[in-house]
Amino acid sequence: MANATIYDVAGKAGVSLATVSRVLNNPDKVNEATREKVLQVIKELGYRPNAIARGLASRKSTTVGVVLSDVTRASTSQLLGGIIDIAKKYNYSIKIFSMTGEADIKDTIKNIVSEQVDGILLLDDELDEMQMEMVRKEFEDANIPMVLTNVLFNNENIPSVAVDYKHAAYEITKHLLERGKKDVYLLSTVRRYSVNVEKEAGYTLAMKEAGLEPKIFKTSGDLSINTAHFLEYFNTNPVDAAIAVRDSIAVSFMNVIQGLGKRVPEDCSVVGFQNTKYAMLARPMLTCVDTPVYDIGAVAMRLLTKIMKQEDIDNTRILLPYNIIRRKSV
Amino acid sequence: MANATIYDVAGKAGVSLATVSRVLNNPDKVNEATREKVLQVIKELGYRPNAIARGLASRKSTTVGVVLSDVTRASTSQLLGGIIDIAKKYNYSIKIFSMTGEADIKDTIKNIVSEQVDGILLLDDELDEMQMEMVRKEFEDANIPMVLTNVLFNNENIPSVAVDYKHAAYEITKHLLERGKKDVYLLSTVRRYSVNVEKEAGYTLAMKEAGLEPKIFKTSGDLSINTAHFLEYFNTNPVDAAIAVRDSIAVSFMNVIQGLGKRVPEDCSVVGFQNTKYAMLARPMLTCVDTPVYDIGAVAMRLLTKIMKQEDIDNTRILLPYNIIRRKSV
DNA sequence: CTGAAAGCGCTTACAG
DNA sequence: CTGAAAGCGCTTACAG
Repeated sequence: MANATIYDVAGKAGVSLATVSRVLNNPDKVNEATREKVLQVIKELGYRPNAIARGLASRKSTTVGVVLSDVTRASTSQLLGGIIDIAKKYNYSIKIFSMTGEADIKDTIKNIVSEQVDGILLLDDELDEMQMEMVRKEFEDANIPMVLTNVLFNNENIPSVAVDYKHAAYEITKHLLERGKKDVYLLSTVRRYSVNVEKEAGYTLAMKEAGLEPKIFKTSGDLSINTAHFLEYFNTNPVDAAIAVRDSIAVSFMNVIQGLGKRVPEDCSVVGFQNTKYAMLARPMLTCVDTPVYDIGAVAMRLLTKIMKQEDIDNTRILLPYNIIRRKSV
Repeated sequence: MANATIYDVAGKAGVSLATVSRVLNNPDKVNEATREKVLQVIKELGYRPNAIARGLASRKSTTVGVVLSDVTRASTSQLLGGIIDIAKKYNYSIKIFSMTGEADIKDTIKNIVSEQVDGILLLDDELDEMQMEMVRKEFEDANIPMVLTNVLFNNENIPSVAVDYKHAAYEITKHLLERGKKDVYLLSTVRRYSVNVEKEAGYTLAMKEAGLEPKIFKTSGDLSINTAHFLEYFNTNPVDAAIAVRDSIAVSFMNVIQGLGKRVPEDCSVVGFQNTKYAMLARPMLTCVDTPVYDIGAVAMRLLTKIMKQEDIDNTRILLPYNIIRRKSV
């Protein structure tokens, strides 16, 4: 059984296809009796408008493009969770596009544009300033609105939703310093993620204010690599507190340090970021900055719907509140 | 700058739009000189065919629908990773659809059908047999091929890619039994996931073969809930081995049992499933069944491309090999 | 309030 | 090898 088209509905209801289209898109512009009849036929036939045809005719696909670099990261899937839920609520479809480091960015974007999405949620946090600027320009030229989703970029004109990572790192660093910690490390990533750049800035500020030299240890997100890396370095270098840019890195560090015979938190405090299951599953349970990643996705999607509908928006640069969860590792 | 259309290209190249379309879709059917010229203009104009218009005219959207229940699960995001990579390779777009428990399944599927995807990857593992049958029928009626992706369903006609979870559970249970364990539990989920039903079957078989009563403990995937649940039950009931259907549940159990003063593995062995970061981050490190979840996604996507292109396929029911990783918890 | 007609940007037989 | 024309299934001014 092939799917019913708008012609089938129009024929069976004894009206023109324009009328069927109207009951779907501008129901109040059609007489109630006709509307009822058409609705009835639609139901009988199980008719659903072909989204592609509708998209072509109306020049709106009701589809949002989500651009990401790595779905398997805990933060990405949380963001997606929020995006999917809100998109469903507002009847938007979502298409996934992955940016792979090697590929030509311009080419990738041209491809996304050709897919006719109505808006873009940019989750790819690994682009540098120049690349970000290119992305911005391409979508602007194509007239496709974009909101940065848990991505920081120094351009006030681009709508974005994130957390004030700089301040969070600053606050947690100060907190450790006030407890008398001296050898406070920031465990960050070798790869450049804009959110981590912010954390580094906040940490650095707090350290400098205290007259201490910032010690940023950059390592891999890969467990076996960072384990070896930590083991080698912290075997000889003193450390009495560490803030990791991700929970999993914090737990990995904690395991290493404990293997080296140090007690957590007595000899060394450990703090993570995001408040994932890793934090709860670790022993001792990890103190961390709880960042509302799911909400960031949800709010970003909501913001994008407003922009696409050209609604008035008071603030297009949203920072969601974070929360420091005190557990046993500090 | 509005995007160039096929008319712009045709005009500038001095050919008809049919010819432009041909150089894009059947390049060998057009004379080399004309082809070169058209290609040149396409490049100059940065022309990309409008995917929506192409979809309508050709009745192929080159888009695959991924149907899932919860993106934030580690297995879902791994599957997605494999799917996205292979989809990109074969130039398919992917659209995400979430099935929420409450909503009308038929309605959800009608909606997916109206979105004109060329194929479906079903990742939603929480449907019961009746619901699965309904899903199958709806997509069949709409003539949209579907492949079950890490979902088990007792119908040989539906293409699927998974792991032999039943055998894996059987094997690991036997392994524990051979080591003299008596009170061997399976830690499963209250919610019904088809993959877990398989694990329960394999475990049960091994226990019965050994003349032992199967002990399946069903709990929540939520950490705080299962922790309390474990604590209450295992405080009084003997256990010397536990196999959890997920790594995170295994680690949660391990934490509880250790909190109760038992040593792992001396007093109680613990085994997980999937080999996620949770397993590596746990202390002791978790022994588990390594299931190639990323590969399941990749292979399923590849299989679907073959089906969509009507290629010959020798096997549409693929079971990928698993691997038991021995670490310190057994 | 309703219908006839043009058009969205492509693909695809059909002629030549 | 190439072009004119119909058609994919809708939406949207324009009349009436």
